[in-house]
Amino acid sequence: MQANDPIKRSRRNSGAVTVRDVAKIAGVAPITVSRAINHPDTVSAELLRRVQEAVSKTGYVPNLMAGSLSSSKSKLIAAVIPSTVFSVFTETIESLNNALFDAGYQLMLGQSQYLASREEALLGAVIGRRPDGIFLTGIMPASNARKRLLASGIPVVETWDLTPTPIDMLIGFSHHDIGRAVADYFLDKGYKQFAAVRASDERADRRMSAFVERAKQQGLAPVHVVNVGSERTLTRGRQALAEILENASDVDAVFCSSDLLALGVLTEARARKIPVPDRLAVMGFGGVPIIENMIPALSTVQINSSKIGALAAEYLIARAEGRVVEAPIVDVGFSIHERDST
Amino acid sequence: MQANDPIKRSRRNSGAVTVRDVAKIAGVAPITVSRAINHPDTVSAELLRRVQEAVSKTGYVPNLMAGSLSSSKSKLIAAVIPSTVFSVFTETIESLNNALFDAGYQLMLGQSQYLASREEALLGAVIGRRPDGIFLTGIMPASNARKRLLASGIPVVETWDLTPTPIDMLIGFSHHDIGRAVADYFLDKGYKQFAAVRASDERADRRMSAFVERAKQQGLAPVHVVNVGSERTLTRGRQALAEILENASDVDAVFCSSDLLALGVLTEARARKIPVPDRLAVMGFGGVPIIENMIPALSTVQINSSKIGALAAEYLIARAEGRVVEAPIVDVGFSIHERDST
DNA sequence: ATGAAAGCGCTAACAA
DNA sequence: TTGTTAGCGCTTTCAT
Repeated sequence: MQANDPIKRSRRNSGAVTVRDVAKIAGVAPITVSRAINHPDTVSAELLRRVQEAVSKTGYVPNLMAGSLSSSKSKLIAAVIPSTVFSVFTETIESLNNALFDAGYQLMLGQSQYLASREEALLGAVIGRRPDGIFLTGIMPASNARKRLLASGIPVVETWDLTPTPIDMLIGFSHHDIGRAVADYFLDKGYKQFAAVRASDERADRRMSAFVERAKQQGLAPVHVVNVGSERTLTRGRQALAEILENASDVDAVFCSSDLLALGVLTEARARKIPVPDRLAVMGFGGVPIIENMIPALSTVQINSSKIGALAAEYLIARAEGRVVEAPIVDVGFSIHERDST
Repeated sequence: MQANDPIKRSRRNSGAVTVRDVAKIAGVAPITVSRAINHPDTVSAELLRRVQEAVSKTGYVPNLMAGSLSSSKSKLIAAVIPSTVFSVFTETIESLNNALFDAGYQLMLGQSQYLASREEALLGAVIGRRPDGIFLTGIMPASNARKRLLASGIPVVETWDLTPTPIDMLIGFSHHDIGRAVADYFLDKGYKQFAAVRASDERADRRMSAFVERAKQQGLAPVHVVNVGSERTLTRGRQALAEILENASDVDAVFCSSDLLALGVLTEARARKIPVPDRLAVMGFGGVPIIENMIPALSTVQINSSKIGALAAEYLIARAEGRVVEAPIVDVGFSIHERDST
C-alpha cells in the first residue's frame, strides 16, 4: 500500500539481494554492477566506487549459478575418485583443489567407492552441473557413461593410467610396466619365490598380471596371489601374509597393490619375527608419505601423486578458458624407491 | 535457408539439448518433460513413455544449474575442511559424501589448508553457489565470514568442536575434556612426567592447554610441549620426541595432537630402543584405522569420524528439504582406546 | 564507458 | 493430468 510499492512481482523471488537491488542503490544499470564486479577495469573509477559501496552496504553475494547459466561458464571442476580414506589419491585431490582454488575454480567431489554402478549415476549428476572440466581417476572403458561424457563436450582428463584411446586428455603411467619392473627388481635382488597381495580393482589387476607373467617368463615358480577384495586395510594385509606363509612357506618377496596392504604385511612379518628384508622382501605401491620414515621404511613404487593433480588442474583450466593444451597425453612414470624392506 | 528454419534466435544458444528439444520430439510441453523427469508419478504412463524415449534418443541431460536457479534448490552441499591428506577428516568427508549421494546431493569440497585467509575467500565462493547446506570443520569464530554465513540463511553445521554459540547446527565434542581426560588417564597409569607434541591449530591448542593445566593441577612438573607448526608429518613426530628427550629426559608420557605425530613418536622410540609403554607412553588423537593393528598398536583418543559425517548429512538434508531438525546440537563424545602404547 | 533488451534452461504458479 | 505464462539472477549482444 506504500506509494512507492514496486511493480507487483506476480510470482516468485527468493528474497536475497540481487544485482538489481545493488544497481538501484548505486544509481546505475544492473549490467554496470556486473561489469564492476567481473571486469572492474572496464568501468570508470567513480562508478566502481559507488558500486562497491552499494555491494558492501547490502552484503551482496553474486549468484554464481545464475551467472553460469547466462555465461555458460561454471568455474566448477568435477572430480570422480574411488575413495579418500588413506588412499594414494588424496594427494592428487589436494593438489588439484589447491590449484583450482588459486585460479578461482571450485571442486565438486564424487566418490565412486570402486563401484561401477555408482560411477554411472555419479556421472549423470556431474554432467548435469555443466562443470567446465571433469577429472577422472582411471580411464573410462567403452560404456554408456563414456558416450555421455564424449557427447557432453566437457573437457575431461583421465588419470592414473594410460590408454591409446583416451576420451580427451590423459595423465598417467603404465601399470603393466610397474608389475614387470617390480618382478625384475626382486629378481635382481636375488629373491626367487614371489607372492602378491592385492585388492579388487582393475588397475591393481594389471600390475599384478604383469608381475605374475614376468616371474613366469623368468622361469620362477608360480606366484602365490591373495586377493583381499574390497578390504583395503592394514589388518587384511596382515592376514594375507599369514595365508601366504601357510600355503607357500618359501615365499621370499611380496608385492602389494597398496602401501597400506604392504604395511600390514610388514607388521605381520614383525609379529612373526621374520627378518625383513633378509628372509622376506616387501614392496608397496603409491608412496604415501608416512611409510618413508617408519621402521623398517617401506620400499614402494612411487607415484608423483601431487604432480598428477597439479597438471590436471593446469590442463583443465587451460581448456576451460579456451586455450589449447599442447601435449595433453602425459606419462608421469613411476620409480621404485628402495628402502629397508627390500 | 531451409524452409523450416526456426524462429531466428537473436542471440545465444549453447547448442546442447534442452527440455524444449525433448518436448518437441515427444510432442508435449516442456513442463511435462520436466515433470516426467522429476515427478514421474504425476504424469500419465503414456506420456512418461514418450518422454523417456525422447530423452534417450537425444541423450538429454538436464541442466541442473538452470533447474536450481528456477527452483532455488541446488541439491548441492558445500564442505570446508582443512586438509584431506592422512587426516582424521577423510572419514567424515567420506561418510558425508556417501550419505549425500544416496539422497541425490552433490558435494562441493573446499580445503582451507588451516589458513584463515583462505577460509574467508572460500566462503565467498561457497555462498555464491547457493548450496542447500554448508558443512564446516570446526566452529566459526566471530568474523566477517560468520556474518555473511548468517546472512545467507543457508543451513550450516559446524563440526568437530563444541560452542555455546553455534551459527546453526553443531556436531562435535569437547577438546578441553579430552586434554583433561588424557592427563587423568596417564596419571592413573602411574606416569609422572608429561610431554605434548602438537601442530598449530586452534583445537589442538585447547586439548593441549587442558592437558597441561590438569597436570599442573595435579601437582606434576610442567609439561614439555613441542609445537611442530604446520608440519603434520611422521618425521616431525620423530624429531619431536628427540627434542623432548634432549630437554627433558625423564618424560614418561607423551600426548600427541594427531595419530600421525604419535606414530612418529612411537617410531623414534623404537629407533632408540625405548621400551613402550614401560618407559614411555604414547597417546594419539583421532583414531585413524591404520593404528589399531600396528605393532605396537597405538592408544588414541578415538573420535567417531564417520558418525559426524553421517549425522551432518542427515541434518543438512532434512533442513534442505524444509524439515525441522529436533536436536541439532550434538556432543558425540570421545573415548580413550587403550592399546599397546600406554 | 554505459545502458536496454533479450535470453541462458529450467520450474513455480496459475489455468484449463 | 497437461499446458501457458512468467520469471529465477545473471550476462551477452547490440546500441548509444
